[in-house]
Amino acid sequence: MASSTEENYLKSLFNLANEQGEVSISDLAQNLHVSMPTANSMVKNLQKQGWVVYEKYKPVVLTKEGKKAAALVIRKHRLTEMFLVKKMGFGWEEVHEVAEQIEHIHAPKFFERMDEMLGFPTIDPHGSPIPDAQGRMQEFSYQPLSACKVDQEVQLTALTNSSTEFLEFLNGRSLKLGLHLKIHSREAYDQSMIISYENHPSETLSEKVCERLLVRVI
Amino acid sequence: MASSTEENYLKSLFNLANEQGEVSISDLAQNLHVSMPTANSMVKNLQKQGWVVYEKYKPVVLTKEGKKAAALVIRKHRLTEMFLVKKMGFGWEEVHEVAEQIEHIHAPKFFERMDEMLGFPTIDPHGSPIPDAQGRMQEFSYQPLSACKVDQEVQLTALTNSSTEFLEFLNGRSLKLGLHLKIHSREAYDQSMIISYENHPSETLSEKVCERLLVRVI
DNA sequence: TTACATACTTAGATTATTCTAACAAATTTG
DNA sequence: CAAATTTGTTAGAATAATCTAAGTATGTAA
Repeated sequence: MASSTEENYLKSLFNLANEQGEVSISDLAQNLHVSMPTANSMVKNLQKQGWVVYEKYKPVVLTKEGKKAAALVIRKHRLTEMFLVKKMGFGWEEVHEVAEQIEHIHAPKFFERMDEMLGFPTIDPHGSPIPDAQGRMQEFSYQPLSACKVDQEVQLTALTNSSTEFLEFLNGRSLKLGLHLKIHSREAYDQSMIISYENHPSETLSEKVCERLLVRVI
Repeated sequence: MASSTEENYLKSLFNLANEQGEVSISDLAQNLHVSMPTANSMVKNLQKQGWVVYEKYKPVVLTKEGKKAAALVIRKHRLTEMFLVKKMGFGWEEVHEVAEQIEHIHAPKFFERMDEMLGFPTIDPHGSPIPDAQGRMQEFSYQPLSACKVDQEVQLTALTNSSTEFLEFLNGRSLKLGLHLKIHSREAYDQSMIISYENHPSETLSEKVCERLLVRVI
């Protein structure tokens, strides 16, 4: 069974591979805030346990078992986030730190009960998919708001970043998942966009923000 | 801030002191399933941090700060047990292992919300008191069933042991907290007792069991 | 294609938590 | 009280996870 530390490495490898394709030792080290030698030796350890394949100076690749183990940790994290929001009254900006800890609890029934109580959710409070109990994660094909055209109407469905700061920024503008957004214009100079939704007739969003908002065209 | 390991030592010291008065290194080692040298060196470490006072060959004594820290861990443990039983449908025999893990989570709001959702409970599912947010734990004066007299009527209010095996034994006889028990007789030879309650007109309980059932005379 | 920068590895050390072996103090018992 | 037993300590080592320093491989760029 993976230690909490090993689970964190597996999770990072899984997420980085999804975001970027190949994962280098330095990507991994940066992502986990550890030094490269630390990441290097942990990768060797993960390889001994059959969770990754690794050759010197090559990218780190998760094995099938490694992917499943990682997905099951991510499942626990996202179920926990959903539970905290839906059943315990947390805001979506408050759940990450707690879930980072609870994801390492070894108690199948605890997470099964969360799952049941939540009605077997498929996405977490930030729109990210929750892997199933077999570690299978469905792919959604959302596009960033930044890739949309002026005059399109879209629905906000997920985020690529769930940092507290970003979520508080969104809270400040009452931006929530499910909202219908209308794109009014895009500034050619800095790629900022002016959109409207609900009681907000005109909000300007920077490119940085638009890249982090994932939408589905209606 | 105490590590999970340190928290476990504090908790053991607190519980052992309540049960037995003085706590020796070997008591502590036995309780935590570690060797005496391990307990010895951890006690020195706890002393350096101001949680215990210790002199060679003398009993280990928690300081005021140590007691508070321990009580707050126990608070997290017992709130969690109550939450699992009352809000997540766990049986009282299933909660200990999960709570042993969750008690080490650092997330004040998580436990505050549990407390609120439970209506600020003062006892856990096994009748043990839940320390308050300042680490104060009220003392109840229950007596073991084994100390009661024949023909007395008592109410089952707590347990001195919450092992899965004992709880399953109680489940098998529908023994729950709050039940009114009538004591019919005591066998002089082995101190076993015959009692009745609810739909159970006659149950024989061994001395071992009677010592673990805490009751209040009605 | 040599040279530089970046990425990676190795070596060696540190901290937390644990162990066993060996010895010492304290307590119990004949 | 002396011997035996129990309890506790010290010393030394192991493992997991981390670091810094120093050297090596890879890839880019002049």
